[in-house]
Amino acid sequence: MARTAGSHSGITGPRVRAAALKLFARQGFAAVSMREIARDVGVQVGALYNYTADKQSLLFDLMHSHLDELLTASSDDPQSDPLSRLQHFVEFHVHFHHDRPDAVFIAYMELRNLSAENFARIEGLRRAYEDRLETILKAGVASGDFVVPDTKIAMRAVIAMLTGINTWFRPDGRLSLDDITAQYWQMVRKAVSA
Amino acid sequence: MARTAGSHSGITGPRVRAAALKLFARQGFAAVSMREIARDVGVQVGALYNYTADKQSLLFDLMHSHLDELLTASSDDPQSDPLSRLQHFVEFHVHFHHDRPDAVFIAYMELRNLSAENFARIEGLRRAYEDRLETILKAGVASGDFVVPDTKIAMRAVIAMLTGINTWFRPDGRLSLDDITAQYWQMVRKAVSA
DNA sequence: GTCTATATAGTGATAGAC
DNA sequence: GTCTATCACTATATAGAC
Repeated sequence: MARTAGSHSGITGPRVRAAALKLFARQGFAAVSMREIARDVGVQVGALYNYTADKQSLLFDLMHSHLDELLTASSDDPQSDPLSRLQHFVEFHVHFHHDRPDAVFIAYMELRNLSAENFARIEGLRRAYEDRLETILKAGVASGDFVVPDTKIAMRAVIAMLTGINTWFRPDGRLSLDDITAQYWQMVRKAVSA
Repeated sequence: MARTAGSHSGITGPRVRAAALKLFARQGFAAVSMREIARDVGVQVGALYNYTADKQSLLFDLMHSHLDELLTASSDDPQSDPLSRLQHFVEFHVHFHHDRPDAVFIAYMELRNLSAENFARIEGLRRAYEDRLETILKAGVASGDFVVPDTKIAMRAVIAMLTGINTWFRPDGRLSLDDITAQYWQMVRKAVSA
């Protein structure tokens, strides 16, 4: 099992992505240099270009795989009643976002560092996710379970409210994530009810 | 009214701040160079340092005056009933933030580019604003008008929901700001009611 | 696959002339 | 108050050795 000269590991690629994720989230895309990522991984800067065409592709890949994962992980059962579907969405959203704060942060904050084409792809994926919530809200309005004048507005309000948890939640805080999720669910439920 | 040699205008200071506000919001603090700000103002880079000690002070000043203005502009009448006070807060918040999207964006996105000391000052001002909303919620809980298990959680949910409007609102969109404000107010009202 | 070395350009900030 | 010139660094990305 021969190795080429400088190959010290078969997992440099994932480590590059992990380092970039951490550093972009902590300092912002523009404030992180390729040298800094290389130092974090433990290689020289030239080696990074075996794993990414350039710095912006690295950012795009991180955002893209985050949103891919979000769409894959989220589920909805159109046969259930709208209230149960909405509760499931709320609980899923909070926990999924809680589990990957760095990716969430980057996906919201670094959109302007994408090229126009990459931006359009990311926005398309985000819209697909948001559509799932709006579909639930529409079903609830149709069935009479929910009362909202505009499902798109309500969808945005709910998403912003839930995602905002990531900006202040601390695991050693006063309330557990489950307590917080329960309170948010009650607020969402009341906000869209009659 | 003599002028010193290169003085072409008495309002360079405000123009530096306006250019920095616009560029920081559009590209991010780290991605904007002092040369770029100077070009936007129409001076050479050296001249900027007559108006700011360094780049970070410029950012801090923008955030600080934004939050100062926010605290000055917001008002609350403790004699009114909690529901009216909450409605007033919601309408004020939405309109104030709508009117200055660049400053709002910077105040949320560029916190990590502040020194520890500057960060603490900005966070203190933000907390003071948030306390005003929490005070209203507490009054409503005490009077029985509102039912929320935790006023701090509810406060954060309301702030995130309202501030989120800035991320998607477009003046040429489907709904007017007043329509949107009315819908958000109904959702907030229901979310904190019994 | 990783290294070193380098090309080319840009960075924040300052000094001193006017 | 603004200019020009400059210092000392840092940036992304690539070439070619191993």
